[in-house]
Amino acid sequence: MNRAIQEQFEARARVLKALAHPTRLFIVEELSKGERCVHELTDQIGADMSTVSKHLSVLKGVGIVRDEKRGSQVFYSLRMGCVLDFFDCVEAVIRGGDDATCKPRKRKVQRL
Amino acid sequence: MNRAIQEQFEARARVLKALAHPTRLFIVEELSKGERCVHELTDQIGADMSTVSKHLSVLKGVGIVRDEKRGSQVFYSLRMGCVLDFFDCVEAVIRGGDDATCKPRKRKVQRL
DNA sequence: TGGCTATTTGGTAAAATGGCCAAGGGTATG
DNA sequence: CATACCCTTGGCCATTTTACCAAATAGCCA
Repeated sequence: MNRAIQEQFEARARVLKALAHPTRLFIVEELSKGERCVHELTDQIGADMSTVSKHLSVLKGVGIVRDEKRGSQVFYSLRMGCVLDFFDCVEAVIRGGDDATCKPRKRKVQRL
Repeated sequence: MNRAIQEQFEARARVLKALAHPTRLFIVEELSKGERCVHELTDQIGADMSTVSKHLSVLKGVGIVRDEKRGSQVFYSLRMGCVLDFFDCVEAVIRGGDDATCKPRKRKVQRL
């Protein structure tokens, strides 16, 4: 496998890896409803705030979320809403249905 | 976070985690062109066959691929082609473009 | 300034992951 | 039957990931 191709798959894997954690998936879903500060997310998740902060930094690292500091709080929002489209397919995989059970949700392309 | 919800995000994470590896992404892309036996994939990947076999077993474990033994060979094929849809969005994330740069590919829902 | 809230960063221990080698079980072939 | 091939599994080690605590940083307000 040639080097450039290899690098491309590694880049893809980095993005998927960033999503491949229950807490981070929860964060993505939550942010799809609107921006949230670290404190709010921490309350819902019930882990240490430092843990949540690190999860957010992983998502930010690959460009899935964006942060904005306002006052003493940092608000996170979804930058790539397209990742939400994964969920229908993922659910279909979980159900073990065939490919046809994966109906893409109607997505309005929205600037977040 | 309630227990059932928690479990749902864990299930989703298991599927994404199965995809979150360069070699496994390569396998998925390769299988999208048609079934392949372990030997063929091993040649292309250039790793030990046992390593490739384990990657295939991870993909099979979550239901993304299917295996079929014929003679002394085992042929793997893509069971959930919908995962291919992820790639456009993932590429958009890599490019760092905004959401709109993620154009869903025209996908024909095909029974594999 | 001092104290309080909000968040990130560093350290560390436990668990999970990934890769290779070796061994084992089928299957074809001579 | 013996041998060669195809594939999977188990063992082992190195690396990565994750979570918590503690400490550091930054903004707010009295």
